[in-house]
Amino acid sequence: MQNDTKPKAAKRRGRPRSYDPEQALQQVMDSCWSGGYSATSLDDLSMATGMNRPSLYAAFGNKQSIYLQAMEKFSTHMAEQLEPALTADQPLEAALRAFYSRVLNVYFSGDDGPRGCMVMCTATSEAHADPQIRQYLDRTLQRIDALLISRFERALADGELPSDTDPATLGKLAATTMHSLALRSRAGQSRASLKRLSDASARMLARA
Amino acid sequence: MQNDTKPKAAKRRGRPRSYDPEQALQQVMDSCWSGGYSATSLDDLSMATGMNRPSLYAAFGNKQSIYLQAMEKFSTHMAEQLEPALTADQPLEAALRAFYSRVLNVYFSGDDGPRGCMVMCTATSEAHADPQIRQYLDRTLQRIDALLISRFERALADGELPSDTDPATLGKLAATTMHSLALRSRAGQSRASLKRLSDASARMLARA
DNA sequence: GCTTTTTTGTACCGTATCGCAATTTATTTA
DNA sequence: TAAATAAATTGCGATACGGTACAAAAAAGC
Repeated sequence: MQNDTKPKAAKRRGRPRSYDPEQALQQVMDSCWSGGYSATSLDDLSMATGMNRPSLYAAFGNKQSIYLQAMEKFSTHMAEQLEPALTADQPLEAALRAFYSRVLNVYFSGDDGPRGCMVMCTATSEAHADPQIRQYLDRTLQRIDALLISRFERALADGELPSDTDPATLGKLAATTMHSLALRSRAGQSRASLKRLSDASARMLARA
Repeated sequence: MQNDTKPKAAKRRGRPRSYDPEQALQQVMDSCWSGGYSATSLDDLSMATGMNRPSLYAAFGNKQSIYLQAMEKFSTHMAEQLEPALTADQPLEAALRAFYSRVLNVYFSGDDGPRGCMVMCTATSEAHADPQIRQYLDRTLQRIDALLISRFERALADGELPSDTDPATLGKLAATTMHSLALRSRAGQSRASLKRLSDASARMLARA
């Protein structure tokens, strides 16, 4: 196998970059997560990353492409945070509680006020007019569904649920609570109230 | 009591309006519902209403004020559509199914593709940076909670639910499904799949 | 040292943005 | 008919927008 794709110090030919693409994308993500797509200008992103606009363009493409990549980074981060709660060896209700707890950790992670889910809270606005953003939103929602459905399938296989329950439906209902947490946290509702809500949801879903 | 506030033909003093404020606000609502706040310009609104910008400004104030009034119109319309389902004389589960059915009627009402909830799908994007929009979003979510909670309180009083259930929690969980319908419809998910989801939610909540 | 390659920095293009001042038009009252 | 009132229209001002052309700068290859 060939190397030099990842081992970054591969002596590139021209002038070296003065920024770290990963870190820059992180800052782009942060800006768009706070302000949304339309309200965040390329100048804002230029400020946030320290890159000038031509460099931004060269690195990530046009504004829509930048935004889509930022959402992908968010999704990856999100998946890394959430998956352990569902794969861990614990009962269904505990797993759901842990899952929602981690969800809230992300939604409340901002420096100046909770921001909810970047995808659900900012892509929705553009989703009607922009097919690509709409598609990304849909696929994200489906990814979350699948994540939760698989946990309910496991619960069913483990005898944690009556054999006539439908894991696909329960998984989507569990996602439903996550969607609400996204909106409610961005609306400014208290973390304590959202913890109570998600606990109640976990309890109800685990005893379906 | 004095008249001439509503009986619109009250011979106003100067040049008569060439537009109907109610109808104009309706068209503003429609534009913002589709495009969101930041991506909808005053020129777009001017086009949609047929009013020129100064008239828009005189009638509804600045852009934020226009948007807030459009959301209020949406909320009023929404409440009119949804309340009958909850006040009608029918069992809890049927009431919830009727409620979600009416929700979907609104979310799928657009001429070019479903748009979900105007507040949940467009205000969220601005909510982090704009305190007034955030507050409007929060109050909207709370209004929906209250609407549903009152139905669960009635169900409890009518003996439709075990006496140890908490109507406040159930109401919020019911709202949770509505939030999800808002996002999912705007993401392009099929109405049939959302009907299945909301039916499942109604069944589960009515047997809590 | 000279060329090649890649990124940076500056400056700019054409257009769109929100908001408003000034003027014109249409209607009621005196 | 003349004054008063209110809305429509025009047009502008300042700036912000996404996107790019172009030259200077910094590294590697020869």
